[in-house]
Amino acid sequence: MSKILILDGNSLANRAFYALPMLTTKEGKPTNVLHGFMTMLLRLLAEQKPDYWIVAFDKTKATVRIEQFAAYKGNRKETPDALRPQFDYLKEVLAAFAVPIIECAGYEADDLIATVTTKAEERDWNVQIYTGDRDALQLISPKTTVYLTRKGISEVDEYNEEALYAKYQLRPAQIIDLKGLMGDASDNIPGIPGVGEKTALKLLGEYETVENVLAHSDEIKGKKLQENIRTYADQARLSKKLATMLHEVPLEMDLEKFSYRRPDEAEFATVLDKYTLKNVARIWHQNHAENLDDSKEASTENADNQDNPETASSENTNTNTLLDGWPAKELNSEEWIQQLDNWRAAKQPVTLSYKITPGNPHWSRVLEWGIAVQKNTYSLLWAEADPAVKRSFASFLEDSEVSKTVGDGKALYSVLQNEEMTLRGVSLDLSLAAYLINPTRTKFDAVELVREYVPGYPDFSSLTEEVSALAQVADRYKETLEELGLTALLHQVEEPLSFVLARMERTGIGVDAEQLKSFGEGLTTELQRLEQEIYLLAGESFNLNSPHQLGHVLFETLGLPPVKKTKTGYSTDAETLEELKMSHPIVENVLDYRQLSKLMSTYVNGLLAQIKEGKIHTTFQQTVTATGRLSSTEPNLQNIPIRLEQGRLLRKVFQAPHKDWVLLSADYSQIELRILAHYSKDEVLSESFALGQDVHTRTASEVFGVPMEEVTKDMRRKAKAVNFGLVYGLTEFGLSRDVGIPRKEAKYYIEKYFDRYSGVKRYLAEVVIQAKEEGEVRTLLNRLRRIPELRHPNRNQRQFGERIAMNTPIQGTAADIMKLAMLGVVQALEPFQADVLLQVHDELVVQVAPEELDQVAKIVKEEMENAFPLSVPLTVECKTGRNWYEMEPFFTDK
DNA sequence: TTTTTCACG
DNA sequence: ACGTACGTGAAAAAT
Repeated sequence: MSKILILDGNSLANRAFYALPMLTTKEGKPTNVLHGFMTMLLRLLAEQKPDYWIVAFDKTKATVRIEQFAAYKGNRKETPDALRPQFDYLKEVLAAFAVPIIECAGYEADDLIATVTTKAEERDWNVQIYTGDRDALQLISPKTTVYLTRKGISEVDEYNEEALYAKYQLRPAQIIDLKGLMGDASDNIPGIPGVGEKTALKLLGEYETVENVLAHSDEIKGKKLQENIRTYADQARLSKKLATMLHEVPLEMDLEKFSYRRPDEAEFATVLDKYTLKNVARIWHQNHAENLDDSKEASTENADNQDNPETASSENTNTNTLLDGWPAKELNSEEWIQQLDNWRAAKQPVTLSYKITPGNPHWSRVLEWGIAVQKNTYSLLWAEADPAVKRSFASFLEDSEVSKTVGDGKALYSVLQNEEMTLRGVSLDLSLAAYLINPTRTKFDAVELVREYVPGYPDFSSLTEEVSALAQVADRYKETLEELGLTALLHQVEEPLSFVLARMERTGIGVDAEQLKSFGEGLTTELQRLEQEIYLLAGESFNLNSPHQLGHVLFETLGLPPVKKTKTGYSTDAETLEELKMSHPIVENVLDYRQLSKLMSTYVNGLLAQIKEGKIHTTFQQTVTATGRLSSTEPNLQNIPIRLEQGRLLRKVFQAPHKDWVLLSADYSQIELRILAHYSKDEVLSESFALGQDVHTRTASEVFGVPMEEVTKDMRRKAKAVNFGLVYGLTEFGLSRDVGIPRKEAKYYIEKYFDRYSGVKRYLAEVVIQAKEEGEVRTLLNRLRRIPELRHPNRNQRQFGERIAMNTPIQGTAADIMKLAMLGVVQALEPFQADVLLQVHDELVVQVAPEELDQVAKIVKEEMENAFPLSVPLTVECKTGRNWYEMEPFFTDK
């Protein structure tokens, strides 16, 4: 059976353009699309060895569809200047490479692709379509597979009928129904208002087609939804039609012209040179180096290309990225015990996976273990396992001599604590590895971890398949970590910290439920009073919690002047309301109501729901933030009120979980500005810290040109705002808004600041330049964050990238230092009656037996201050009290 | 699910 | 002319 590859030229070129950095020839011609497209093309050639191939392009004339619907693609953006000429360059390169292209005035690439697919299927060929456009999924059939690009173009997801069904529960023909219902903003296909992907899939799951959904609109639940479906029925039918690819483009095409031909070397070399596509040339030559010297290729190939005609591609040096199937062995109880003993004796490295009861791992139980050892896998059903096997397995897990690769060590350790077991010897935590490699990724489940290195959707039908896949990608993670210089950070900081965090979570923090309830009762009374007052002043009652309804009352009924708009209507946030305070007495009441209702819903009710046996156990997320900070969820204990007194009172309910122990809080003073001083080596800023001055007062003194004794409160307030802004990537707008001063004045302060702190100015400029060159920034511990925004065609995005470049090394280094400090503190406190309970970015909360407070405070302070020496001193302030509200300064003597 | 708002460092 | 300070998580409404 012959194989044809169909590439969507426009879609892939667009993807390549936005995915890759701006590359140019020495004359300045943009070439990033050429690089991206040709690299992909050569890879497909080597891996797929097509018999036929074709690249389809749109022709820029009016298309047939515009006649159907005037707005179609109406809001599509103008092609960027750097992209437009590359289409012609690309066609030139393709011609030199003997790759056939098709285009047809009045039709889109989509329609050409559909037409070629139909003809190829008639000949019983195998069809592979490569595009970034999900519309193409409608072409899937037993003979046709669609490959969608994923983040950039270097990786694709394979969709056949099964994969499509697994992901969307749709048949290929239903893709157009999906578009008909949900529309497509990028093509200005309207669909039905209020129907997004979720709703559309639900409807199609029940009614199969657009027509059938419309016919049964009276059965559909949801008043608004039903109404919209009726109102926009015609629009849905039209949208479906627009999404349908045309299979009958009136174009003579002889499929034989699409056959693969080896290019003329000289012609190809000339054009590669013309556009300085060195990398493409290198790949070409590498793939076509004589196969004499590649002796390392010995993979268990299961591809079905026996009847491949002679193609130009020889065996390439790529390693096979497909997963090997490792056998799953069955063991009885005796064999398990024996096997576990053997592995321990041989110190055999293993990969572990597990299935647990659903929900928060804090309370979950283990259902099954999956273990991979030396290309074999084993499954252990935990509930029905023999007690002797369980004991043996527990010893195996806690044997630190046995190296373990795991998907998520913290969650595993958490669950194990429910089983009275522990975990030692974790030598690779794949989630943490993946996080360090890309701290902005969001998914860390096994499928996603494997997918990083295995194209397509790995589909694990058993735990043993999952664990074998994890084991097989582990080495790839190690290589990448090495390449990026992240190995030490992983093994010396993140992995050990994960166990510290798991223990903190398990210890929990004490919360007095009764006190919290009575606090809530007080709030309820006050909230009811405010609510009545507001309705009286408004002359009507409404849902005060609805920004929409509140906006209506304030700006329509009462006629207050609108200040700011959101994309859906009037803005009613605190900043807006502050400005309106003078206009109407209702505004102040609304502000008070907002503040109290926040306390009531998020804190009183939210926390009450989380109390278990007098304690709250948060989850610290270690793979969430882009900068390396931790985050805290279910509940978030890193945003307990403190700034306003009414909220701060809430802290009274937090106490040491251990009876009669007290809380100790230790927080870094100005850690981010100290890091800025360290990085910038600025003389004034460094001196300020070396002398132990109040840094905001010193800044005010410099900016306003007065001695420190003459700095007023207002000057200090403004200088403090400048210092805050610096860390975020100072802007005039931000400073003026925060301090409530005109832009002009903000600009003046910034200029003055940079006059006096020229080292800071130089550093911030340099960090941006370097970030632009390298596309990434690093922290002091080498933590990495890539900043693709710096190369984004949109200027706002680029400026956002610049602020990230200024902020991340600072915020991230602060996070690094705190993590090191936590490891030091926990280790140093081992002999004491004390536990670390919480981390709030620059603060640690510890519980301690009162008689050991002196010693413990001293240790915590010293460990934190000396966690990582900077060119300026780090200082830590300790406070102590019976709860998190009544904290009094605590001085340790040296 | 998305939007708005607001709590923290 | 536009849309801006950096990093988070949760609740409620509207869809």
